[in-house]
Amino acid sequence: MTIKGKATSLDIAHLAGVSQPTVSRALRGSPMVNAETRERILRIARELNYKVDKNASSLRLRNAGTLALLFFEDPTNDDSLINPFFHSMLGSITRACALHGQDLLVSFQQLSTDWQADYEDSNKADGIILLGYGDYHESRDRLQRLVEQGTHFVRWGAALPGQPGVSIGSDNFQGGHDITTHLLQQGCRRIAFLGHASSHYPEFQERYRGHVAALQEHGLAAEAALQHDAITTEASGQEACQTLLARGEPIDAICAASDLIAIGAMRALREAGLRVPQDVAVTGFDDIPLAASVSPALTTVQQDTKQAGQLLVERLLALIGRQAVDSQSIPVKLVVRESSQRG
Amino acid sequence: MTIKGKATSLDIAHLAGVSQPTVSRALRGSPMVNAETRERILRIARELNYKVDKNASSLRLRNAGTLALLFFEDPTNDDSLINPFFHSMLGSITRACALHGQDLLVSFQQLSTDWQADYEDSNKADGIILLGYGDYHESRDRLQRLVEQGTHFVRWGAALPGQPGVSIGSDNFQGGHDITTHLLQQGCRRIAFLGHASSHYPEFQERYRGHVAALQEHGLAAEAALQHDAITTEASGQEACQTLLARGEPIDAICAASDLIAIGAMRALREAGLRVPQDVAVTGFDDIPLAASVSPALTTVQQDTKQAGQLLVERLLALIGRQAVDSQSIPVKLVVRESSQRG
DNA sequence: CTGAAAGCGCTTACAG
DNA sequence: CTGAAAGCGCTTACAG
Repeated sequence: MTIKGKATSLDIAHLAGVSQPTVSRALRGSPMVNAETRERILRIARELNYKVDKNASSLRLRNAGTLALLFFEDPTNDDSLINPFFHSMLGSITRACALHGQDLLVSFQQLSTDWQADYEDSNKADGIILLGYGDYHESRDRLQRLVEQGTHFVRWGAALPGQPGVSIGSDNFQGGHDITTHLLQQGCRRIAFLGHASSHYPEFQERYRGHVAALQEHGLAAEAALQHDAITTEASGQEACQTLLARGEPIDAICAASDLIAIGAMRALREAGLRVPQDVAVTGFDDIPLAASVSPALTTVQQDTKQAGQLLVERLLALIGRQAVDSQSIPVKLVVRESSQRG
Repeated sequence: MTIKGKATSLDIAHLAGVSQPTVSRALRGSPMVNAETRERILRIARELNYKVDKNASSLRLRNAGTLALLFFEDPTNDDSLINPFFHSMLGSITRACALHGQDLLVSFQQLSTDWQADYEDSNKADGIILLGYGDYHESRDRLQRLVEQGTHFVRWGAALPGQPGVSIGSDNFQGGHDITTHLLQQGCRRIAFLGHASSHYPEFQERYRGHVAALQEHGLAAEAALQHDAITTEASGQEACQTLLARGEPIDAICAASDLIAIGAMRALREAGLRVPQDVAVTGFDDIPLAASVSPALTTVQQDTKQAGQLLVERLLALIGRQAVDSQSIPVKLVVRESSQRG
């Protein structure tokens, strides 16, 4: 009680009349400690509000009980808000960490600069979760380097064969397929796809491939003129849609690669005096909270962020535990709302 | 290179032909190391991808270079999303931490359970940032305990006299005052206030006090029938508005204590066949991203999250550095959009 | 300018 | 069941 500063296990040892290692054993629940002694030690520890020094114990155990979340943004993204989808991922990752008794270090990165991925090198974290879309080609080398360095990491994103490391991602192909099929069932035939469709953005590319597959199943061919690049921001979606309309290409639906793109596109349609869904049906991807609030409410593909967070954390912990771990894709769910429902 | 596992400062010492302390001095930029020796050491460290072990150095320095963000939610809140306002705070806090070379531990808490505030006790963090609204009376005792334990912490929220610890918050009184004045200038006279107005929710209470002050300046008295409790969710705002309408109280404006409440209220108004702003003007508070996207766009009070994050981090670091630190309130800005503009 | 020594607080073989 | 000893990797007075 009269100890200055924080109590240590040695302080407790003195008060309990035992050696310091015995205190350590008692606190860690070792079975080879006399029950009475243990009780006495635990009581004193509680009275002193003693907490094991994590620096000392991590140093000794070579294990931090901490994971790091590296969130990186595309530098082409405007400074505004982060994709709300990732907020929901952050929430589920935090909860999954708590469930597994892990603490979570969070860091926002710029893709442009070198990733500050040395949390593990400095033993501050046992592994890293990578979150954020960007140019995949740019990040691939870095991922490769992480693998070579033996860094433990999992990333959120398309799980494609031959990728460096472990990826957890939604079944983007299925999502693109299902939502396009839905549009076709609504009678749409001139469906524009807004979003990058190159290997630089594998998630979007997979959604586009699913889109094309669905078209083909209905005997339709994908037209290059109906695909227009966009990144995941409202501004980009709005601009892409304006360009599309300016080209005069006749369309009856927009299949956007993300909800933010879709919402930007709806704004452009409104400005052009077109009604959603009567003149043009619109769909998104992600099911961010905004999707349900927007008017008309947005039909979209829901990603299972809860399962995603759990899988990311569990696989990372398995990796840290030296188990073999595979990439995995997570099923998605079509959510039909007003923006796609025609007569 | 042929060293198994991670390189240590001792490995570098061997390779550089110096003692381990010299390596430590060189890496920390001590001026009393020969320039050539320093260069050699730094080169070798780089080649080995050496990173100082933070557990060892924190243990020795008694300083973790890490802050913890405790985010707590009101248990009465539905499981849905977190108040988007806090996402923006999270972003600015993360950036401020990076700026000050601090790592950030993030943890979501339930108000109901005991705060897991022992990051500092375990020396994992040097101080704590508390973020989240809840019943202030419930948290007050816990804050008091933190102060008694000598925990370094700052909290986001109303900065009121006599509070335990340091608080950084918006000037809620001014915000409530300004937005009400704006409504009055638009000709509104029957203004309902949606949000708690008790000392259990000091931020809302301050907004309400500002609201009342503005009314009085215009020779109007606050009417109890025009205030209705609500917490910061759309659902709560919608319900509060429905109740209000059901009571048949004539109103020409709703001054909501937060954007989410306002958005819920707008939904209730729409369902009741009332037009915003023609029949009822609506205002919010926070300026979350949704506020600008919603239709009609929401007039609101913008909180300066960027400055807030900076202040929270800077004051906490000052506190850790044993400086005297005061609470502070941050100016807010009225943002006029469509939802309040009458003819 | 540099090295030998001590110590941060813990955990775990190793003896008893 | 318990203690004495060693060591995790670093930083910093203390000598030189």
